[in-house]
Amino acid sequence: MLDRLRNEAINNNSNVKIKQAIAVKHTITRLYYEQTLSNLDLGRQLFMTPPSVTSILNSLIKEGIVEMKGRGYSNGGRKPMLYGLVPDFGYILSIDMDQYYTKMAIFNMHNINVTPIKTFHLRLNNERSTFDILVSEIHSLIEISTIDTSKILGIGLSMPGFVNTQLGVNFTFLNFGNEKPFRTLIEEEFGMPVFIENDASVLAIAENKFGLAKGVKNALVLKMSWGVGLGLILNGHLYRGHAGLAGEFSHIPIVDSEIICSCGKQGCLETETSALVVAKLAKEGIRNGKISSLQGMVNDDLDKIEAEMVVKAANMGDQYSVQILSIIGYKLGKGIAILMHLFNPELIVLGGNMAKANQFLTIPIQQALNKYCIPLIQENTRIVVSKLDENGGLLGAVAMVFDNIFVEKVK
Amino acid sequence: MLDRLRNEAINNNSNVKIKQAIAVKHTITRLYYEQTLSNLDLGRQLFMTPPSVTSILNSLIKEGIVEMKGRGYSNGGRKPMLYGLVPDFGYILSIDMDQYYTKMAIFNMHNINVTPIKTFHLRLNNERSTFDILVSEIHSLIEISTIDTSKILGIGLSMPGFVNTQLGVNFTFLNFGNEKPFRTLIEEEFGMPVFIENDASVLAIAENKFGLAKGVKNALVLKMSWGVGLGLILNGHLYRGHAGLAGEFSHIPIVDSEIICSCGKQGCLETETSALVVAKLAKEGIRNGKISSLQGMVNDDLDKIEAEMVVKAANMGDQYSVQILSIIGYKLGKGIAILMHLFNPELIVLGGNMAKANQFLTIPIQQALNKYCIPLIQENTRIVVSKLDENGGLLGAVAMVFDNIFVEKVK
DNA sequence: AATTACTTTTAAAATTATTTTAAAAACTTT
DNA sequence: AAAGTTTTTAAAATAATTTTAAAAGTAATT
Repeated sequence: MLDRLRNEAINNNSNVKIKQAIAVKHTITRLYYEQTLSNLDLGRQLFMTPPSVTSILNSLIKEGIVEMKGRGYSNGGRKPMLYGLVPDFGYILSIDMDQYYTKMAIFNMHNINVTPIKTFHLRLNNERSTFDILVSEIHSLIEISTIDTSKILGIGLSMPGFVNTQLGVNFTFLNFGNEKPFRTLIEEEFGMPVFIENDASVLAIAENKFGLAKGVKNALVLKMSWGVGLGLILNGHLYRGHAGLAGEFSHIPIVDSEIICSCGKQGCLETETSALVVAKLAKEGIRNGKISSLQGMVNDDLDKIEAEMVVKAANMGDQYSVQILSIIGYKLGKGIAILMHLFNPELIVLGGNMAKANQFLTIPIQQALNKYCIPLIQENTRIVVSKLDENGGLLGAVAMVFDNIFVEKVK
Repeated sequence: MLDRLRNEAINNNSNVKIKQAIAVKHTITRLYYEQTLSNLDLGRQLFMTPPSVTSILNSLIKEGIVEMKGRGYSNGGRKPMLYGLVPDFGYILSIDMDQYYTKMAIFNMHNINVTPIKTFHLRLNNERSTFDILVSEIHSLIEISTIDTSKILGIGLSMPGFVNTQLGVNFTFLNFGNEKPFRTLIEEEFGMPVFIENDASVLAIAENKFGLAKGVKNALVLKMSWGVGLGLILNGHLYRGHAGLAGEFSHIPIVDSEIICSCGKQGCLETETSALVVAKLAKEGIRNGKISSLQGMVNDDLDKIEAEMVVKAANMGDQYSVQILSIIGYKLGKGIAILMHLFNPELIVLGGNMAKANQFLTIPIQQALNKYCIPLIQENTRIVVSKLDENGGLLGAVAMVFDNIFVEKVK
């Protein structure tokens, strides 16, 4: 069964078998996302009668994929039997990379990590040695987990950069010329399906499945860290665009300045709103005589100032830090106004490590929206700060793998 | 059958009946969009075996919905029987409104108008009398068509303004306070389903079904006329946003100027790129001494200059008009660069009456993209000028009604 | 504590739908 | 004209789903 699902060999089978396979996948998916469901619950969701659901559940129980989870609530009548996934019928290996650090862990079908979350320094670039380190770290993670490779459903990789999920290529990082796509290299190394996705998109998946945007049809998720990434949930699905490059919010040309962006262009939003800019503004300001508790935090070695410190200082009452965040927030708000006019989302989730600035960003953002947004559009959109912790990316990558195997395939 | 489809009373029926109904709708939809298909073609598209398709087709033939259309091509073997919709099994009444003129006609199931296309002056506003005129014009159209009301599947309305399709409300026009939504008023008047949609979205549907964006998964359609409307086809479907307000490209804040936009804000793209601005620039320039053949076209009565004349003059070689369009195009291009970064579309279609400016707009747009767009994104997007004629809106509204009845319901 | 009413679950029968099989029909190519 | 293809249909076989009815389990009521 597992092999069948993993290799997806439903090729020249009959239509009926395809439909049955779909029903089975639906069942597993519902149980994965809602933990436990009764026979009737499943029937309602999948348009099946109780006997049909029973037959699917029984075969899944026989195969060790589903188990009974005790009885649920009833308001007068027999209590329904609840069914759930057997937590270790399969595992997903999740990897969350940023420019400097990589995190990874193996998760079971209850979304619980069965290995510790392993973090290590890894500078993302296009060198083969970086790839080799990544591979050996994955190998060692699998080894210490003592999980049989055949039980790992797939590997999910969240990465910054221009990622084309379908091709399995990251054009920005770990791109070694014209040979096989990055994803294929990993797939051949480990003999299991691999899915890569842009980090902001993964965060959007995480919010849409487990966070504040759970079940929301149209949501934008901003990942505010080195740059500003944008993940899009539109019509209930992740939106990737034609070549997987949608959501390049960081580089929309809306700034009137001479600064050249890392992408080579002028006028990118990123030149005025990223974490790098926060740190830069703080350094410059203090050098020009501004008073701030940041000085003390770095023992007057201003080069050590980082954006996260500014956020921390603001949260501790440092007025100059508040002021910097306010400037950044207002500029970001102007960018968000553009997003709201184009996407008219129900919800915007602010995520990434800069989101800890909370009201120091949200208030100036709202001020900018008051100025730049058509009221009718503004009224229809809520802006919230993510409640997912720093492992949101890992969770999102897990869900991404699950969806690729059980819901809708990209590749 | 028709009544069943129109009233969609598939409520407490069994799952099997629902699935059958879906197969029937799918069949009708494929025949609608592809004119004729063989038994095997349909089977391939709908995952059904020949006997299953036969039984559906036979019942549809018996009900007068489908008919045989002769035999198709075969490269060695029996020629397949082609099936198509009976053109007059149902009709759709389509209305395309802009700020000043309204067009309407009744179309059969082959997308051919069975009445002449009727155009009349109607200034869009929020007065009840405007509504009354619209209603009486629809009545008279139905009357001269001599079509039985029960054979009209529905009415499709394309309108400028902030349209919420689900609620059936246009917040900008024909909005009479707190009573019933506009759509309901029309529905009650004519006793048939009514669907309203923003004009740019309708144009996007038209391009996606019949135009250059046919079958394209991710396409943006710009309607360049009084303002600049944006219709979005994302993941193969029209994207409306949470409250139906997505695509407000006209009012994104990216301009540094003091001009107050019609929406009340400053800095809207519309203040620098709409047809109104084209006319304004032309008038101002000529008053300040620019030489142009436009002067002759209006007998020196500069107030009569309209954007369409500038386009015409440019097409006839007038250098000043070319220059104006070039300025507008470049600014529009900067806005399009933003769209490309956010949506990463496969295709951008330039439509609306200003699209006749063709290369006078596309060349400066490309210049702007060269400057403002990340090459990787630019490489993946084609920009083309619409080939639909001035009745594209009517066609789009027809397809919108069809899709609402046979494919996916919005309301 | 027993009864009633209600919900969930299962098993068997009945129904219905789909696929398979095989043959016939229609056509092209050799 | 014969051989080979493709489409189409009809009948038989198979498989799935629903219906029906009964059983099991629980809460509320008497």
